[in-house]
Amino acid sequence: MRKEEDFSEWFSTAIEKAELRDKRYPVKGMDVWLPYGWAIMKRIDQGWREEFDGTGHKEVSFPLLIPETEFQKEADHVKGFEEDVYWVTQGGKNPLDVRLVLRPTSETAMYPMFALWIRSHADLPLKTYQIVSTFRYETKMTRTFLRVREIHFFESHTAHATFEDAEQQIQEDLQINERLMRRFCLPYLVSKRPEWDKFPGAFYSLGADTLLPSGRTLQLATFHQYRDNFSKVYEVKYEAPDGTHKYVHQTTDGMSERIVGAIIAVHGDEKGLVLPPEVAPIQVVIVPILEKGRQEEIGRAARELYAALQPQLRVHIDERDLRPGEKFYHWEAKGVPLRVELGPKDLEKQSVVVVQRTTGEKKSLAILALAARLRSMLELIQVEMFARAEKVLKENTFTILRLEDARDGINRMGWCGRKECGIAVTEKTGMNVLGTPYYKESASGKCAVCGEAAIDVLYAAKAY
RNA sequence: GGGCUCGUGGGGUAGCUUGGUAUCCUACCAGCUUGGGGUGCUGGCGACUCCGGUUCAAAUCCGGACGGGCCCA
Repeated sequence: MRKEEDFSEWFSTAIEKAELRDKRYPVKGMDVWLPYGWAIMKRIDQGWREEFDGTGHKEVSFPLLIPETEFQKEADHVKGFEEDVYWVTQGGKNPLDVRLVLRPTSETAMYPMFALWIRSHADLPLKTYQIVSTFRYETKMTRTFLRVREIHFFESHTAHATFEDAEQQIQEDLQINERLMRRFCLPYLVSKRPEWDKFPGAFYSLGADTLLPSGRTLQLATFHQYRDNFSKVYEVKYEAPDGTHKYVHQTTDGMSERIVGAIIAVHGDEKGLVLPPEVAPIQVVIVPILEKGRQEEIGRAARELYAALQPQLRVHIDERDLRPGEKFYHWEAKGVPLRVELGPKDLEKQSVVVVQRTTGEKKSLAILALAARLRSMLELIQVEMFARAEKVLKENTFTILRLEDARDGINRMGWCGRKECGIAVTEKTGMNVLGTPYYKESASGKCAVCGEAAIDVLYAAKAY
């Protein structure tokens, strides 16, 4: 099936065939992670950990439940989430005096503790992150990886002495994001979300969005500058060198399992997944071609090859009693970047046939020094996959002069800066306003909505 | 937020109008066979989402719940 023709159908079939998640679990929006899907998620988790550990963040893990009393302290925040949180109202048969919410995100769980941890400027900056499940009671149609009720969530939370320090943190987050998205081969656009659509409680919000083949965008990451909005409510203060007490400035950076969805959607093809080598749980699969009468000999050679490659690559050997062709389809559906075939013909030449998932290209390579050769192929694939996806993103970003010209993909237009015109974009076209470009672009011409002079550029797209 | 639609072995389906014996494909299991792109043969396992109603009798008709999917805003 072609993903461009019926993306929805293609997407669910690809997930099912690759055995990533089982959506038959009887709660809406909560799918079971299967071993292979979880292995991919863990690769991404590892990317998060490496990048945030490497920039001085400390991993923590907060409780799932938040007392209603804490949850309700920041007015905008509560307002933004009250419609879609789960409540724990009973313990056993007894109603709770203070109801508990299942965290939809962890600000209100963490910041009361930050208030205890932070005493002086010497405690700052405080840089933490956690990878946990969060819960949102979605009423709309749920969809594996893209809109779920239990979210596999990454959230970093930082506290700083000054607004400028917090701004510096946002810069670091953007750099981290760039490195991560290179790993995941996901091109993206950074926008400053419009005032009316920022994170509840934030001073401003940035979003990194990518484009899926359906012509809709998907948010990959968000970065929020909270200023002292939360610290004032949760009394997160520090003693400055001059002896005065000040509120901290805070930021967050959030990502989720949606990244898996984006990787599937952006790179997959009619055969199934195509995984970036950095993300692939299996980078190389060895398929022995067991000719009748020579099974023992070929099997042994394949196992020797496996042992030789294993220290340097994530490699798997498929020794199931199946026809080679069936194995080829199987591993292609799972998106394994490289397949190594070892059969009687290869054995004579002390070589193997290597097939590349992205292109289907086959070549015969010597067994000698094969690991190094495969590693360099994987590096090249990693770069090519990003470049190819980036090209698609650019080709589907359109500058339009009038709202009526909006099309599938990302629409870039002039904007007079007024909220009414921004809202009108959504009301007239059904598109979400992604925001204004974070990396400034010169605005010229007129507002695509009202026709008055444009003072900024506005990005809009149908979004997940 | 509003509207539409569907629920039958693990997956995909026929049967439902006109109530009575549940079809086929695929997957799975066993054996043999085969092995560089889904090998072939034989045998086997396995289902009417749930609750209530109507009826001698419900996959089929009615109501509700739960779950899936689509469209509009």
